[in-house]
Amino acid sequence: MSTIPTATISRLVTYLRILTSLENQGIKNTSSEQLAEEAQVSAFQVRKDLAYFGRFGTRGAGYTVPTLRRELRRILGLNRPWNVAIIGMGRLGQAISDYPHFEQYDFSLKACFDNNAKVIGQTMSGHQVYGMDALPQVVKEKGIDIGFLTVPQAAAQAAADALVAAGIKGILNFAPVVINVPREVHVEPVDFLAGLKRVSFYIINPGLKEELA
Amino acid sequence: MSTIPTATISRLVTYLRILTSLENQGIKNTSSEQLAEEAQVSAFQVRKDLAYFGRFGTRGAGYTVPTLRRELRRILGLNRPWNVAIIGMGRLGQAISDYPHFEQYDFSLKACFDNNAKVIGQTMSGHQVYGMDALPQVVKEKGIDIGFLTVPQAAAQAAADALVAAGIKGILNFAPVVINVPREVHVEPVDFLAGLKRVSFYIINPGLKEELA
DNA sequence: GCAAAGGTGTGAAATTTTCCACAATTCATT
DNA sequence: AATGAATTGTGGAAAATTTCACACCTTTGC
Ligand SMILES: NC(=O)c1ccc[n+]([C@@H]2O[C@H](COP(=O)([O-])OP(=O)(O)OC[C@H]3O[C@@H](n4cnc5c(N)ncnc54)[C@H](O)[C@@H]3O)[C@@H](O)[C@H]2O)c1
Ligand SMILES: NC(=O)c1ccc[n+]([C@@H]2O[C@H](COP(=O)([O-])OP(=O)(O)OC[C@H]3O[C@@H](n4cnc5c(N)ncnc54)[C@H](O)[C@@H]3O)[C@@H](O)[C@H]2O)c1
Repeated sequence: MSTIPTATISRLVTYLRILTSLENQGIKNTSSEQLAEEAQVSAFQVRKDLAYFGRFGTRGAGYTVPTLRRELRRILGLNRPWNVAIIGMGRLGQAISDYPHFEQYDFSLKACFDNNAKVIGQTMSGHQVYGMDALPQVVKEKGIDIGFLTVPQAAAQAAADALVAAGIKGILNFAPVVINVPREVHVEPVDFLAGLKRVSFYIINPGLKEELA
Repeated sequence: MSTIPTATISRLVTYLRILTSLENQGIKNTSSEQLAEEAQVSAFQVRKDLAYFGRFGTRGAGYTVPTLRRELRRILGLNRPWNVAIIGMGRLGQAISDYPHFEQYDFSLKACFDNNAKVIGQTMSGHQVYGMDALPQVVKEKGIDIGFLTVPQAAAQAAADALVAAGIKGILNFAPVVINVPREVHVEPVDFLAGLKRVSFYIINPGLKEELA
């Protein structure tokens, strides 16, 4: 249990999504084989990924969809409420604040921040926009855990510093830049420009595509 | 040279971004040490990543910023024009079509598609919206290489199939689902909900954070 | 022109991650 | 109750990736 591959965590998220879809279809049982096929990995991989956290199936029988789903939610910490805030209410920040699927799990958008006087105080998608100076207090009062960083690249590090100082625990970084934070804060990049460039590379290097059964 | 780690490609994108920033600051020379620090990896890693593709530095002296930048652009295929299309002109599709930084490299948005009669024929951010039935012809006529998939999860596989049938070479998949495409088409997921769930996991498991010098 | 300092490129070791074979267990059928 | 088919959990092999040490080159200072 000392160390778990990052890729395993990404795959657990995928398995959970598949289980949710199976549950919505009323399917009660599944197998590593079925999960593997839908997640496009090997069945060995599915079982190994789960084995990092315990035993969730029955030999010979497979997995029970609701049970495994509940376990994965617990493992990923999705069985508890998370309060999030958006920093940077430009185009992307607004699009995200409008996005309904948040509450699917227990994420709730609790506050929006910007440093532009023109938007501070306005209401966007039902949320009042705070100035950056209110960040420490609002984060504390509303118990905000996670920040969505949707400011321009040039402002990203400063805004991240402010989030860290306010005591935030995790950051979803949409800005195309590597930000520097203390060890105890977890940053997940969500970088579509980087993805676009990787697509470019793999198109001109078709030989380097990973194999798949 | 037979196989290059996926992570290496992601890091090359980061190095390129750093080099661009250094060039904008008028800095002419750099080192694996400096790139490593800004990219938050080890200097060994930087040199090994570059070594997959050739020798770009001078021993004892380091790297010349414009030279290495040019080489990385070439390696990543960013020294040529790419034509892209957006499939799904909802909130996210519109936000992206508005985004100016595309043309920074040679990506140009050539067409937008949707299957909703209410938006087909409209102009959004200066682009006419086509129906999905026009996809094969438009992709061919405009030489579209890459598709941004911004349709709802439930429509993602069908839309991806249509893109593949039209002869697209790469897909940036913004929908929170694993899509199935033939080997020769490269898909990059851009999945902020997955990122959010990973943040959740790492917040409740602070011991599992990767080390860094 | 020599020595010292700085810094790349790379083969090999170490580590991490994936792959696999198979023992163990369950379920269905007779 | 016994047999056969199905499917998990896991130790260890294999493969992939990262880390490292160091030979080798360049520049600077004296
Ligand atoms: N628009 C897109 O489609 C898109 C897609 C992916 C990623 N991104 C990235 O997301 C980020 C935001 O993009 P955008 O298009 O929404 O930009 P935008 O310019 O529309 O919005 C940025 C917002 O951040 C605010 N801001 C600037 N500095 C700030 C600071 N120091 N503190 C707080 N707020 C600050 C601005 O007032 C503005 O409201 C950029 O880094 C961009 O690269 C954008
Ligand atoms: N809105 C966000 O902030 C956000 C952020 C990240 C990811 N996403 C993901 O991006 C996708 C789109 O999100 P959105 O919020 O823009 O949704 P949306 O409902 O606003 O837009 C979806 C668009 O796709 C079109 N569409 C539906 N089926 C189609 C089909 N078969 N072919 C072509 N077009 C079709 C619809 O007409 C609509 O215009 C979703 O998968 C969502 O999960 C959204």
